Amino acid sequence: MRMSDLITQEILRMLNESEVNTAEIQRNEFANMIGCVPSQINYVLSSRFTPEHGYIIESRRGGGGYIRIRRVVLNHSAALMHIVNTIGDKIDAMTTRIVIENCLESGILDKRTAVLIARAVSATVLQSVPVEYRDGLRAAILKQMLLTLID
Amino acid sequence: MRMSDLITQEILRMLNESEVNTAEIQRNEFANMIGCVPSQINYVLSSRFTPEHGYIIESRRGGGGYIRIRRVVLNHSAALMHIVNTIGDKIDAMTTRIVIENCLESGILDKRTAVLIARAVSATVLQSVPVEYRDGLRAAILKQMLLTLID
DNA sequence: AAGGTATTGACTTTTCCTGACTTTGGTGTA
DNA sequence: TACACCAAAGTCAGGAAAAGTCAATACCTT
Repeated sequence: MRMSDLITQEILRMLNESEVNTAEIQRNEFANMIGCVPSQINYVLSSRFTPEHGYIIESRRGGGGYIRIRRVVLNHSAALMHIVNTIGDKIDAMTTRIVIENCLESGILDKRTAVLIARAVSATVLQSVPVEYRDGLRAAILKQMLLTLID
Repeated sequence: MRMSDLITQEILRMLNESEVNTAEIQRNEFANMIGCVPSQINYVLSSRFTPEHGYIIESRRGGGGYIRIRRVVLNHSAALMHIVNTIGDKIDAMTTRIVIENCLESGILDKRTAVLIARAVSATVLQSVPVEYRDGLRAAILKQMLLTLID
């Protein structure tokens, strides 16, 4: 079995054991326990515990640092998950507007949240970055924000 | 638990107990009580009780010296306005985190909104854009979002 | 063989902790 | 009053403990 699979498996085990769908590890200690180099933990996290997969990562460096992996569970808004998955790597302004409006109409988002998200991906914001990055950035922001609404 | 967290916690406890949002300590005595070196108190104060965080520190040396930590509470819109104004064209990840946490602590943002904003400017999102644009982008997103909260 | 997926390790950045040294304020004494 | 001395708090640089990044290499799959 590959190292990556082992790491993945262990994290999943921890998540399943947790009441709150959260696994907290110390990178070095964990790597040591598994028997791999620390940086491989990052590899696994960034390849298999991404927002698209339904996970959120938080971490802190320095003495007593940690990595926290949170699994966002699908409730009635499996719809959100579905939306996130259909977004892909890029999304243009028009499609974004449609996505947000649909969410609003179907009651997935309340007005206030919708406005907040719309602002985050507004032209004003996107202008701080060259054209070629905008669609990718919009997708990233949108996905990340929609995911936080799943609990 | 880290020493710094312990110190932070104790100061917050004192602040919460105070009618006037003020905690007054004697550095050596306090350090002794907690069980750390005195200078660590300074470290904690300068990393977690800054004006950015919404605190004001006053102190006096010499015999009978003291350190006074004051928590300042502002009107929400005014506070938001002030924060937005201080942000400037660029902002790094750490400062951003501090700003958001401060808003949360002082009740300017509720937990949900804070998380939403934090995700919008998260590393995951910013990675979709080359390093040199990140600080500018972060500032733009943050300001836009905070502005929508002003009524 | 090509192209994706894994693995590694060297280097960077952030956070925390400590101790030696400096500065400031108060008090007592010639 | 002037000076000495003690009792605080402040500063700073160094080191340790973590996590992050990245590019080179190895390993699969088709």
